[in-house]
Amino acid sequence: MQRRARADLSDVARAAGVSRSTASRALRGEGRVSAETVARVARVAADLGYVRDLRAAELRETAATTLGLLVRGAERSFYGEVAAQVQAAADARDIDLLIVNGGDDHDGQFRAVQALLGHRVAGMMIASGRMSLAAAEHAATFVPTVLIGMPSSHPEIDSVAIDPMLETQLAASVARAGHRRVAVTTSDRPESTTLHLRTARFRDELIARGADPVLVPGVGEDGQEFVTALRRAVDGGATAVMAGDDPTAVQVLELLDAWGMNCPGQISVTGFDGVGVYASPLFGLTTVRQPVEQLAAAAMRVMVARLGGRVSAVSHDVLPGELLIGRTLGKPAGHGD
Amino acid sequence: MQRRARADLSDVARAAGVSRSTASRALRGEGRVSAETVARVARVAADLGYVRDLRAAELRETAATTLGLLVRGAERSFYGEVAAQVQAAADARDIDLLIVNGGDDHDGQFRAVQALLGHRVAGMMIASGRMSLAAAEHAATFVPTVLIGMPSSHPEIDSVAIDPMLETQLAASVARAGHRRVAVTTSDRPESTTLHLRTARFRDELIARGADPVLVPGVGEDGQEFVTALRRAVDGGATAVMAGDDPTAVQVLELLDAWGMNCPGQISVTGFDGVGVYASPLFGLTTVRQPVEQLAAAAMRVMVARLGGRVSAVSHDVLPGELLIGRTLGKPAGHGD
DNA sequence: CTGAAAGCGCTTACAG
DNA sequence: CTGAAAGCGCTTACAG
Repeated sequence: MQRRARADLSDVARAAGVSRSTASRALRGEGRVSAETVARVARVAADLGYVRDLRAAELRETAATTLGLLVRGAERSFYGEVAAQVQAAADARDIDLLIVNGGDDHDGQFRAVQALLGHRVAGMMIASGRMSLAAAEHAATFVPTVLIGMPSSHPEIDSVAIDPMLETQLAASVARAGHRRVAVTTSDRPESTTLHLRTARFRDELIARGADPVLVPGVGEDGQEFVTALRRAVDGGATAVMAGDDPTAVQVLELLDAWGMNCPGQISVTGFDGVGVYASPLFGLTTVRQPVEQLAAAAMRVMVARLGGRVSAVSHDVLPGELLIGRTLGKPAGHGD
Repeated sequence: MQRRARADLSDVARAAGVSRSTASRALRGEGRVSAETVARVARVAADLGYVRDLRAAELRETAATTLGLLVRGAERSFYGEVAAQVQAAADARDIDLLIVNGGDDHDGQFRAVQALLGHRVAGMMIASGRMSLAAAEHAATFVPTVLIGMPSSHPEIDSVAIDPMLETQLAASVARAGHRRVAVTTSDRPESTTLHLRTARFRDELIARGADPVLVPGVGEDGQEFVTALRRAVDGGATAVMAGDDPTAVQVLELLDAWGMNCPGQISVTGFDGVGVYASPLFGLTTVRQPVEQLAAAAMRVMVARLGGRVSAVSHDVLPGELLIGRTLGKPAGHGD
């Protein structure tokens, strides 16, 4: 394809018959430039297909203006939705946003953080249930950082997440349905912060209500560990499975199906996130709907305030979510109505 | 939070007792620098928490090295998966990738393209079924551009997409099941290129097999048009609905459910994409699985070759997909076995 | 209202 | 193997 010769500011200035300083100011509507000059420069720039070099501009500007978003895995609908909503929030404020899809392991996340830092983003938003705290802290060492969707009480890093009461309420619903032995999915990976906190919340509430949680490890790994552990829990009498997120819940439903077990007839299943198709009545999944749009907007608000220097105390925003009781939660088999 | 004073190359050079030129070369393993110097500079850089300013580096370098990816909407699982896979392909080659989530309308897409151009990406990959051709051509005017997942025969822009034969085969399966009156979803938006081509493929094959396609417009819009049009098609005797993608297929399934119609008992439904949960046996959706990982890898291959100047002819890669026949496709009601 | 000069943080010939 | 200087494309005091 015939590529266009790239016009730079000097080309524009020359064609408009002004200095580079004036062209720069005219293009940005900065300083006092005559309306006539502004119009002429703008026209010439458009004619030449001039695209401002953001790298050079930000390099020279005092304050960086681009924001970075690190998402754990856009292929998971929750994170994909977060990416879309954060972008929408940025667009609404006319803020330049760069997204990087982070790796699963510590190294991958570190690389992603470094990449964003390398582009000198003014601030970083991180959405990953599996963020190694070290990587997040590394980011925060350099620029304002806000964690999205990851419950945190970090003394120095802002966060925006769903109210953990929703986790408690979901567990309470399971217990109230009469389930006593409840499988709860978990991970052996220390960096699965969100999942660990969620699992702990589920357990605490189940125990508080006299139920007996059984941990099912290995979730999210490729191996057979999870399948084996789930099977053992089910054979051991679990009548409900609380998954840490919707994709896992679906995986559980598939396994139960393969094992010829009926949900919720024999076993109940719950998820978490309630984003996109997972909230469809076709699934009838019992889950919690995360307020992704609000999370994104709040994160952007916190970031902008932080960059503006208008806040000092670390903020941990907590937003309401919605409990979705679907068909996959029933009473345990043999439980009298 | 206590932010770290940002160290630049001069700081590193000073601390290591060498010139900036040497520090730069040592850090990049470029030119001949003594092993001892390399080690010392590397250690000092790590101690200082030095992060190379990619903006400045690329500004000076002859060839840009960052690639850009524009996805239409990461909240849709197909595009989220594309983002994740392209990132994986970039990581594997140690290429810096910047992702922007594009808007739905022409202006939004144009802005997204401009943002990426502003960051002076060396090349741009675009994954959007709703890309306005003008925006893609604008990108291609400046940098090598490759379209992902969007069938194209553009004379000047590279593309990588699934073999359109899969669309034909899917329509053939519907016709072979005995359906004569078949609803096919469509859009009024001229920029929905992928959908329009797909719809046309479906129609052509249905007609070739003696069936009677009925267009159902308004898909993807917020209004009631789609719902009304679908209802009319169903009342008009359609015994199958071919949706342009899986999310639409699920929407159709939900509507049929709400109308008390059984699938596939009364009406069959097909989708397209087969990514993530949509391919789950729980849905049993009849669809086509797009080879997203291969699409991403192929796109990266084309881009790298193009940037290396090793290709001249425009390439339109076509990759095989997989037909997934699920429960949602059955014979029309009253059709004798 | 406009322009000449300096400088953001790097890399790259050019000398040595 | 190493360093001094120029320059990538911008913006920003500083003068006028």
